[in-house]
Amino acid sequence: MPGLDDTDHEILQLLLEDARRPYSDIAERVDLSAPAISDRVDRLVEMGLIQGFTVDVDRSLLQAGVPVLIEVDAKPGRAADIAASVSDADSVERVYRTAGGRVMLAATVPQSDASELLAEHVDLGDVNRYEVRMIADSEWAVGLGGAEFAPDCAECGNSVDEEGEQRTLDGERYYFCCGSCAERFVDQYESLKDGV
Amino acid sequence: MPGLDDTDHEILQLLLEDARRPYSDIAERVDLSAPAISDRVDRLVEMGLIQGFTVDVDRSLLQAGVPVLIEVDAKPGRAADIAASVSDADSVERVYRTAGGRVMLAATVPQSDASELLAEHVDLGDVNRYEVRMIADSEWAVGLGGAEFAPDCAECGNSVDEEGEQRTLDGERYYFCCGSCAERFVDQYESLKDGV
DNA sequence: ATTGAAAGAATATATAT
DNA sequence: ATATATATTCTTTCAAT
Repeated sequence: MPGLDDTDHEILQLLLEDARRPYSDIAERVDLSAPAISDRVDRLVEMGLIQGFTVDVDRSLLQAGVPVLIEVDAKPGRAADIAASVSDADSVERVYRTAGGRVMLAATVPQSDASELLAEHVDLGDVNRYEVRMIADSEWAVGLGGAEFAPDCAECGNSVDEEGEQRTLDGERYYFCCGSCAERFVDQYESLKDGV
Repeated sequence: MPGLDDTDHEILQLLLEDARRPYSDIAERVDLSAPAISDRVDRLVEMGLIQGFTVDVDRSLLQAGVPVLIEVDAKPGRAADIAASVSDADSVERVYRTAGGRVMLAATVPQSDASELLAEHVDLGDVNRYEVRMIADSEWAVGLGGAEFAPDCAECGNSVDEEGEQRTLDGERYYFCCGSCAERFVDQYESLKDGV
């Protein structure tokens, strides 16, 4: 199990601040060569820590309206469907599905008309109740702190330490707390796949 | 007031998918030259539509624990402070402050112990009540849809159309629905600044 | 917005620590 | 295993149109 050293943290932090920063610039700041940065970034992507490079779009400029947080209390078993269908809406920026059958959306809706957004994208028969609140302010963390690389075991959910293992299945990387969890997971994964 | 054409939309969409994609690659896809892409991206940044280039970090791999949504019901007037102080916590990924004195956090906390996170970063005397819910699934929109560039007037809040105006104050760009709103805003801005 | 030239950055390979 | 130096390739930027 590869951990993260201080340099990895610095690289991550620098990329969080500006993902188009040249590797040579990063290299200089962390006292390494550009190829070394390239290798490390590749590794961070491989590890699944960097999920992608993206652009921070101010959606409030794109969609006339006010930013709101909508909390949807779904009927039993309907939350996943609601989360999936609502995320197709152009005005929806982020979707969280939580335990207890609730779905929280951050969206920008015209003159605080959230009901229309829901009516268009979800079956209101699936909804018990919903609540809309205007967002006054939102921000996202650009800091990482001294966080450790600490994935959860894909099989049992325990945290993975130095003795952990990893497997790559269909391009996705999975982490495990021990060899037996890894094997159990892989077996299950493959039998599921054979079934298809 | 400059609008967005289809090409701008495509560029934005391509950058959302991969912000490190070379401009030459984008150029090919939208049938333009690389320098043209560079100019347009610069304009999108100037407009404030692109707020920055960043990296999508899987924080659940960095912080041992489970992802949760924490809803904090703040005492009157304390929400802004809570939002500010809590966003310093390493485990907090996103903070929304909504009308009605509530703060919603997306965070990753060790063995669903959210109270510790709050206790460490906010004065619990400021809090009426809070609720923690495990996040089962979360995703963010990578699509833009056919959204129009539709900023709200910085002065009156109405939507800004073709006849709108824009001013740049201390490097920040502001949009207005009409000239008088722009003037009022600038006057107020400057008198506030003089006061300091 | 394009072209073409020049500067600059990323990667592959071989090599050294 | 991990970093480096160099060479090659690919990108971006700048000027002129």
